[in-house]
Amino acid sequence: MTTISAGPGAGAEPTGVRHVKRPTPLRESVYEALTEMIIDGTLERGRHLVEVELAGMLGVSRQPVREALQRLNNEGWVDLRPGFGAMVHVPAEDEVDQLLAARAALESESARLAARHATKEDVARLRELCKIGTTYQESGDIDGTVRTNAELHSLITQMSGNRFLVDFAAQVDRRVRWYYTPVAPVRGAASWREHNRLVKAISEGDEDKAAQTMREHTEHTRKAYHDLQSGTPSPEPPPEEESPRRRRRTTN
Amino acid sequence: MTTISAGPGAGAEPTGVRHVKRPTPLRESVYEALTEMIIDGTLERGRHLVEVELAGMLGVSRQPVREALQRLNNEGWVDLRPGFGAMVHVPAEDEVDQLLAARAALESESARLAARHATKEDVARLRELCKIGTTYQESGDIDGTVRTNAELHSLITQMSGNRFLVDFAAQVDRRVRWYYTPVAPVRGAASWREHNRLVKAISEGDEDKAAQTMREHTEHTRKAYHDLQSGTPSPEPPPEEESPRRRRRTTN
DNA sequence: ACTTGGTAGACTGTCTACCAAGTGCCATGA
DNA sequence: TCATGGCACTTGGTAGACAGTCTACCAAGT
Repeated sequence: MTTISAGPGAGAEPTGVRHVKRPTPLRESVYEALTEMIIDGTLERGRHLVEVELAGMLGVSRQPVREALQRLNNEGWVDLRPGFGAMVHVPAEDEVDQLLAARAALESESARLAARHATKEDVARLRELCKIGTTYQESGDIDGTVRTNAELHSLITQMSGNRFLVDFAAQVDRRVRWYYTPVAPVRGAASWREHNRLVKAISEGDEDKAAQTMREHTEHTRKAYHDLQSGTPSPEPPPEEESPRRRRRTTN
Repeated sequence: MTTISAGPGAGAEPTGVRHVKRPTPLRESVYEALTEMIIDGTLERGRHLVEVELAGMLGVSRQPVREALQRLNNEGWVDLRPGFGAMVHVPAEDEVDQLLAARAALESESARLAARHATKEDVARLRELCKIGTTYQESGDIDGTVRTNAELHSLITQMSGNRFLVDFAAQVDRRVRWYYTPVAPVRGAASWREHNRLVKAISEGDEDKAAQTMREHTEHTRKAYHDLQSGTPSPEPPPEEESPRRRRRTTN
């Protein structure tokens, strides 16, 4: 997230300058709460969000809610219509494609830099995450799988040491996590085999291979999503934005 | 001093939905005003921004200022410290490097997609910008050069057709424009020769070449910045980063 | 001289109340 | 059936208040 490490001076202290517990602003908590509610489907796509309603729901006043909504708007989670309110964003047809294309660029570069800077501990942690993810995947725990997937990607970007890549990729990944859940079971095992190859490339410090593997990995994900949506004759008719109340979210 | 004017957006809207006279929210105008003031140095790096002060300065109330400041914080223009306020961000030593590395990834991919989707009109506009930029550069108009440079890069990302790349690259480019100005005169002519090669690759639809050229271009910029900072004893007296322990604040 | 403790001022974070203007919806009427 | 007018709702923005916190400064103690 936003880093406060000032120290423009020559000698920034890399060793633990651990700041003690700083009380989080309410708007931050509201922001977190809302994204979580959007991701887990509590706030369905297209739903009209009213400030006072959310404020009451969360036990705060309008102000923090407004500020959180504006941030959500800036990051594309909701669409703010002046004078009417916020609607939970409804992803466009090609949006996932674009999102994953952006992710490919960001994370491929991250993987390259991660391979360049990887430490022993990093690699160990990567291997651990791969193992955990594979276990989740085999046991059919979709939620755990998606979460671990996000953690793995997040760690790799952090290993790049580039705060901009970290920030952007974090935003993208969070969005992907939102859209991606229905795809996860389809990708399944293949995804984690690719993760393993990726980690191997990073551990060997092979930058090109890491970047390439990450790009292919994301590309496969993109294709999987595409196939799922067009290819599979799923009995699901295109969501005609009708009666969002009809049925509850299927569990996937 | 500076007053918010509901001024005409400098943004060119090529074609499409023309929203009839949508009065821009104040927070938006405030945001624009503040970024501009940060870029042109009216608000110096490290300066403490006080909400009521800015509010008075811009002729609005605290709320729009707060909202603008929070957005500026999210995008890295200022650092918001809880309970204290906002300080204009002071770029760290390695920050420009990281910024340009991120730009390389984003714009290289954009250039690839731009080459894929380029239309005749796009290419014509690109050529025009190259010409304008070169003219500015030769006439020594730094500000115009930097602005045209930004426009060219912006157009290329827009040609990618990927809204995420557009968004991220826009953020990065604006930051680059902030840091970059002192570098512009050094890069000079070489930069625009590279632009020409880049446009050529795009016009030929050569994706790989476009991506590669863009990457090298950004890389050269990065190197130029680096050299300028370490090698050349620039006539710029370093802001010294003197600790404010002694004196509170200069007059103003 | 150096640390400790206290004090005062400044600023943010949040809440409340209020008003103007814009938006969507619905009933009315042709 | 379809346009019109009106109404309720929601945001955008303003003002004021208050607690908590951060900073600087000063005084007393060691």
